[in-house]
Amino acid sequence: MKNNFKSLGEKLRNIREEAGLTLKEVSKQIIIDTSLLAKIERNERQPTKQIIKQIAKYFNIDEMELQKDFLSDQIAYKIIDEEADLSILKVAEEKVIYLKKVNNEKSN
Amino acid sequence: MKNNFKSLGEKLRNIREEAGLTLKEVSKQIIIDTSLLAKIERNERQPTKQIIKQIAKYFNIDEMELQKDFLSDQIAYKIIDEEADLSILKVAEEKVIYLKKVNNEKSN
DNA sequence: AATTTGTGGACAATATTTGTCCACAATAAT
DNA sequence: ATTATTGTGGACAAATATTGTCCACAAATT
Repeated sequence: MKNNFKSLGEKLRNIREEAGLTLKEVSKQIIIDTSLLAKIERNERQPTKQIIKQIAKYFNIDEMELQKDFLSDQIAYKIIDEEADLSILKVAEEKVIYLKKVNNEKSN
Repeated sequence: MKNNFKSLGEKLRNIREEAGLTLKEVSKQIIIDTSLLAKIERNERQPTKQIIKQIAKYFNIDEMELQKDFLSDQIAYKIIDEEADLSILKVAEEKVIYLKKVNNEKSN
């Protein structure tokens, strides 16, 4: 069970620590405030796509995977914030399928 | 298969039309701009919680259910906008479970 | 003890989203 | 056919939410 971290922030922190780097060192390279990077690692700020890109590049990891982690994080936090039931996700899934179908039909 | 509409806007529009009311009539009662209500029904604007509340009250429908529809809509549109895979939802689910567990442990 | 590393909060800067206004198109009523 | 009603769409203002910065401080390391 390697690299199976449960939130984007935790994952990023782990990657950095594995590399034996400090917040200061990384933030300097990525050209963001040290405090901001710290907040991102603590899930207190959401990274922008640009920041994700830079992090992926810097650590030489797959950008798409990170972007996906980012998105699933956002959804997870939304559910938690709203104190919503997990069944919401199933409903959302059905809506995606429906809305995509409707859109396809429109563009034909 | 009754009232099984696929987006919040469509649902709201249907409810209104079933009641034989115009945008103007409803928006006047709910005290929002007619154009805004129209946009909400076309999923071009997201209703606020307050608006959902007023709509639920006005049409005498369950507010919680509407709020849930709202949330699942938001998630669905996020997936579509980002052109993400549906598998993201499964990942999000796992994160919710994990994050809740972690939070519980913290508060003990 | 001094330096480094990370945290936390207040607030400024920026971005996103809602909500308004108005002109217009489509439909229905006279 | 003309007029009135109903809904649409876009530009923009207003409000809200989010990121990002600065700085003081706490915790850990040297």
